[in-house]
Amino acid sequence: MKDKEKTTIYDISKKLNVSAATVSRALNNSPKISSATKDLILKTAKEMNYKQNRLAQALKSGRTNNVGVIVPYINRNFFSSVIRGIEEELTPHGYHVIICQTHENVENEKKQINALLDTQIDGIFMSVSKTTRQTDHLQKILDNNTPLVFFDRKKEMTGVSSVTLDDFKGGYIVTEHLIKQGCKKIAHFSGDLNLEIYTNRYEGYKAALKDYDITFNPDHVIQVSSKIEAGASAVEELWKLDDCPDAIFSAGDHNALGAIQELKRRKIRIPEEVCVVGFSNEPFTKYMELPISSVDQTPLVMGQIAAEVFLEQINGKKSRTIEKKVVLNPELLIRNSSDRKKQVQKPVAEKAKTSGV
Amino acid sequence: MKDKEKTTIYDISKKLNVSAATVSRALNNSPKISSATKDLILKTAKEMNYKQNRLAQALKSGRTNNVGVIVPYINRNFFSSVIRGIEEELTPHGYHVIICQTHENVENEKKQINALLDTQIDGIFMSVSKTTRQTDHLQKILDNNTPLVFFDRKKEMTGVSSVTLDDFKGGYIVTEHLIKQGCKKIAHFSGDLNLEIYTNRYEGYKAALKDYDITFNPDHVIQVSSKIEAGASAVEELWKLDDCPDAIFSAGDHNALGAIQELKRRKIRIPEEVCVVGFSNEPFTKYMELPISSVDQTPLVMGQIAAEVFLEQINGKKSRTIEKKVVLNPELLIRNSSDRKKQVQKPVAEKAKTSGV
DNA sequence: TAATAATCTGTAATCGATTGCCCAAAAAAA
DNA sequence: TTTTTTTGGGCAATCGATTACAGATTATTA
Repeated sequence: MKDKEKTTIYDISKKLNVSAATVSRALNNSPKISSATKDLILKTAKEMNYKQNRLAQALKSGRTNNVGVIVPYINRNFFSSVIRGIEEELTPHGYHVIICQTHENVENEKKQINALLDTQIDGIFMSVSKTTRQTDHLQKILDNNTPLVFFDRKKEMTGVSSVTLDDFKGGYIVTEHLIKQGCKKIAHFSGDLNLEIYTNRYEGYKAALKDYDITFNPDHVIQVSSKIEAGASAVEELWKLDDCPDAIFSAGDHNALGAIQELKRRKIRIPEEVCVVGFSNEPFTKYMELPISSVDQTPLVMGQIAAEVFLEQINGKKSRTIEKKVVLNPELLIRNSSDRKKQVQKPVAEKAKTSGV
Repeated sequence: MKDKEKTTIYDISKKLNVSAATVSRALNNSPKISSATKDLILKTAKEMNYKQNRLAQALKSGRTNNVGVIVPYINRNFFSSVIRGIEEELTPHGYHVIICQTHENVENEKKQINALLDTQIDGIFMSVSKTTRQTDHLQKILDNNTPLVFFDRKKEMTGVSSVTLDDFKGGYIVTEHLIKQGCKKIAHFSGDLNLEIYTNRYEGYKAALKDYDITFNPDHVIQVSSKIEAGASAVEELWKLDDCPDAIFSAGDHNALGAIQELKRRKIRIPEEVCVVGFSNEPFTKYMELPISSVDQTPLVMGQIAAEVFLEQINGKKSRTIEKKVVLNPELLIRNSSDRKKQVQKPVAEKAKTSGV
């Protein structure tokens, strides 16, 4: 077992007195090789513990069978779940996934893209960072003839497929749910409006208010970072107003958590006085003593579909650029933080909606 | 920008009427090339938008600049943080990280290893799965002359470096802490004892009991899976005993959470009647209404050190096998779930011990 | 039996970059 | 001026696998 030297097709060809071409063909199960020699070669290859050199193959074919995934953070349940979805779908096809994080910083995003492009990746999946405005660096990917698929956070670019959530609908159903709980003064914590996902959630919220004839109050909309503390201070701010909200729809779970902590500190009862709903269905929302309602984004499915879209693109006619926009359905998980009706009953064991853990 | 064809050193050599060798040398800043031609070539390369082909390079050098990381799950804060640590350390050295998950299944582990080995990785970082007993498949990595570094969960193998936590100490300090809170009947939820980390935590627990003259009660030790529910049912089981515990040291945070939920359901006050401490410092432990004490494993540092160990190994004498065992210090974060003294005061803002989020 | 078709297998170029070895030309020394 | 040394750069092999094209057998058909 101490054979440092890997066996190559040449070693096999020498041993069997055939040409390397024959060996290569046999290993690739070419119909041009008689089954007799094929068997012999396969057998010898196994004996000699032959492993094909993917590099040589890649060099010849121009394909590496590696794809890159670029996300803001890897240790966010949502993103790691999407990645898992991509992997599950792509691994059976022989692909490996290289993961990069931007930490929400465009400069990192550029670096990562360059690094991936020169490692000769076969495709890139990405969720753009908050600070991404220009798309020049993204265009470079396309100029390089590398397929690009956006998921969740996208930019408008021709020729790029995307898999996203219907965030408008997400915002709408949350708001509608809150209205049906009897809430009339619904505040909204929005994320960075540079990102479509947040503008869409915001628009959904406004649309629902309008449909139910509730006056939109701009004072009740606060733009927050995705930190827990930001949720708490947003509550402080809101409760300085003459007209305090009776519900909070937060575009992120962490803010919702911070808000709840602050509300509790102020002895405000949830959901009796104020209902709270988050977004993303991060695992902790379910674990809390007061479980937090949230919108599930089916990250696993999002990843799988992104992978499928990529495969289609790879296998399709190379000449034509087909772009495909898949929009997934959000699912509102109503938990105690916003469920006034259920309060009397003992909480029912929730059906596991695994998007992680 | 629509040049499908990537420019190669040959393109440059043709344009400048020099040989490809010269171009290659110039690009690699070889001293054999005059600075005049070097400048010219560099300039032309930039103009022609030359990108070196990593595959060709890799084929020639036998190195891919890719490393693999194998973990049970990617969407566990602990693991994703370790990965982040590895990346941060390795990216500046030009490496890319390929991530694989085993879902705690040896068979997947074997597949992933094979896949990585035949993509010609330069090294493998791994945390073995619960179900890994034999080490044959791991030995294959070494036979393949690929550096292997264990982190957190390791197997005893000669020639393999590892970066782990001092789990014995972790178990000890938790137990000691509980004893100092006045607890005398400390239960222990252990993980799969096939893994060293859990036996070590267990041993640390027993050692502390012994040092403080507390009789070890085997009935108070329960082996649980890492699910939340497992923590709850363990409590049920323990509270059937005549002699109920007054503290729980859980080897995992999820079980600790489950235990707390069940204790609350039984109206048992925490920490007054029962203290609870978890292990891993998962983000949610800090967020809970009743924050859970836990042991931080400094995953980011663990990843960085693992990467350093790898780099040393790569750059060292290839002939000698040096194995290095780094053991990190656990840090107990005392929170309300086990802090009887602090109960009267207002909780002090905790210093951010970022291991994620 | 001869001609044609079908079936295997080999030759050599190719994918880009690297590098040991050799050879000019220029500079330095004699 | 001649010899030696230095400097700068080219040639060609190499990393391993793939594949178009050609050539050699064997089988089939006329």
